[in-house]
Amino acid sequence: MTETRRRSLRHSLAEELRTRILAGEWRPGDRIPSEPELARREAVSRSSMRAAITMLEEDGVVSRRHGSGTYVTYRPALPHDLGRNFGVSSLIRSTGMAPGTVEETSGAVPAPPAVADALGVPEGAPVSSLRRVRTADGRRVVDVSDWCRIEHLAPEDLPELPEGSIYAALAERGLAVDHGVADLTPRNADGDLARRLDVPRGTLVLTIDQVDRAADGVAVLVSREHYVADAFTFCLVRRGPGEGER
Amino acid sequence: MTETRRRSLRHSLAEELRTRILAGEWRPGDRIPSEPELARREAVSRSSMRAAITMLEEDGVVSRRHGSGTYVTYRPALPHDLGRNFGVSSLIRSTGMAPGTVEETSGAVPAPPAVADALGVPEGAPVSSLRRVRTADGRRVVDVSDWCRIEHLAPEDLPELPEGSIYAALAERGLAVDHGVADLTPRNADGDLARRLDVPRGTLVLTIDQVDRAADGVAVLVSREHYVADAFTFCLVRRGPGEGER
DNA sequence: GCGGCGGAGTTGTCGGACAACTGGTACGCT
DNA sequence: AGCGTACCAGTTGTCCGACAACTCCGCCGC
Repeated sequence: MTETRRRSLRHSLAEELRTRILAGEWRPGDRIPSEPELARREAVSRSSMRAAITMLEEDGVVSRRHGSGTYVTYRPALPHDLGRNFGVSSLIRSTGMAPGTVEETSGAVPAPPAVADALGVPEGAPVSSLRRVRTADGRRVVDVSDWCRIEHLAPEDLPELPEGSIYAALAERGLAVDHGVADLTPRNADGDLARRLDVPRGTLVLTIDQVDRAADGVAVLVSREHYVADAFTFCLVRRGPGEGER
Repeated sequence: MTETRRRSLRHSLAEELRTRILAGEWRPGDRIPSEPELARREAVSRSSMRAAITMLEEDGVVSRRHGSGTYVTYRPALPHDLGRNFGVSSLIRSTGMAPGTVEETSGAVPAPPAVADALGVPEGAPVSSLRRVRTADGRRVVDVSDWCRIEHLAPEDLPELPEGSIYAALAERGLAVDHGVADLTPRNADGDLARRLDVPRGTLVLTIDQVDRAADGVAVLVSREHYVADAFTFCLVRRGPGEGER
C-alpha cells in the first residue's frame, strides 16, 4: 500500500481517499473526518492531507464548508466516466464482463495525415500501429486503433503487450500519459467497421479520436476508438458553469 | 478585482491564474513564476498560492515538476469543452454565429418518470418545463428540454428568461449550479425530432441527458439536449490514467 | 574534452499558530 | 415556559518559517 508513492504524498493520499469514498466508506452527503483527524490517522501532516483534499475538491468528489466540515458530493457511481482516461480492458472489466481481443494486427505503417500531424512526424513516415477489436464476454464492443512514434514503442514490441495496456508500456519507457484530448463523433457503422464489430451496417457507434500527451506536452499516443453505442453508457461530470457565461 | 472573494482566497487566486493562462500570458510548455514569486506579487502567503496552483494542477491546466518548476500544460483551445458546463447560447456564440430560438413552449407539466426521480418529486407531480429549438445563424442545431421544480422556478417566469440563461435565473434564486452529470447517447433522429430540427429522418444526433446539482447535492435542473451531430465538434479533456488500470 | 561535484533555484512536506466561520448548548431575560 | 443572546468547541481558511528532495547548470579537476 505504501509503494503507491510514485508521484507524491498528496497524490497517493488523494487516491486512497478517492478509493475509500468510491467504496462507500462515506456516502454522498456524509461529513468525512476533519483534516487533523485524517492526517493523524495516516501519520502525515495536516498540510499534505489538506492538499490531497483540495485535489478531490477540485475534482468534485467532496465539497468543503468553512467552519462546518468536508462533505462527500452527491454523484452516482459512474459506469464509464469519460473525464478519466482508462484502458478499454478495465472499462470492460468494470461492467463485470471479461475482456478479450480479436482481429489483432500490428506493425509499422506510413503515418496517416492526422496521425503524422499529431505525433509531429512527416506524413507517410513509418509509425508503430496496433489495431484490434475488443470483446466483452465474447461480444465485439469496440474497435481500437493506436499509433505512436517508432522510437517510443517499437512495432515488434506491440504483439507482446500484457493484456493490451499500451499505457503501461509507454510508462515503463518514461512516457507516462498525463492527459488526453478527445474528440467525440457519433456515426453509423459502414461496411468494414460493421463487419469488424459484427453488427448490421448502419448500427450506431460513438467514435472517440484522442491524442494522449506526456506531462511535458509531447504527444505519445494517437488513438481512434469506435464503440458500439448500445454496449456502453457514456457518463461525464461537468463542472462549472465555466467562465464562458458569467 | 477584490470582490472576486466570493468563495475563498485560493479559489479567486486559481481563477485569476486560469484567466491569465487562458489569455496567453504564458504559453503551453512555458514555466510560470515560482510559488514564492507569485505569492509575493499577489501579496498572499505561499500556502494559499500553492493551494490555488494545486487546483489548477488537478484541473490539468498546469503540471508541476519537483525541483524544476510549474509548467503550462499543452492543451489546444477547445471549441467545445464538454468538461465544463455551458449555456447553449454561449456555445453557439463561441463558433462565431448568432444564437436564436424557435418553437418555444413552456409551462407546468406532469413530471416524466426520469425527471421526477432526479428532482425528487412524485411521478406526475407538476414541474416547470421549457422546450425550445436553438438556432445558429438561423439553422436549427439543437433541441433543448429543461425541467425544474416549480418552487425553484415558476412556470410563468420561464418565457421571460433573458436570452435563455436558465442558469443565471437559478443562481439569482440561490440555486447556483455547481456541477452536472451528463449521459451521452448517439441516436438517429426519429420523425418528430427530425421535424423540429428540420433535418431528414435518421440524421445523426448526439443526445445529452444531464442532471445539474447545487453544491449541497440538491438536483435543481434536468435537461435533455439533442445536438445535430455535424453542427458541432465535441471535445473533452481526459485526465489520468485513473486508478482503474495500474 | 569530459565527467563529477556542488550550489542555486524550485517544488514537496512538515509543524505550529491564529483567524473566520458553524452548530449547538447553556444561560438570562422577558 | 418561551425566546433570544452569548458563549464554546469544532472545523476549515490563511499565514509563517523551516527543511527535505529534486533539477538544472556551471564550475572545476582530471
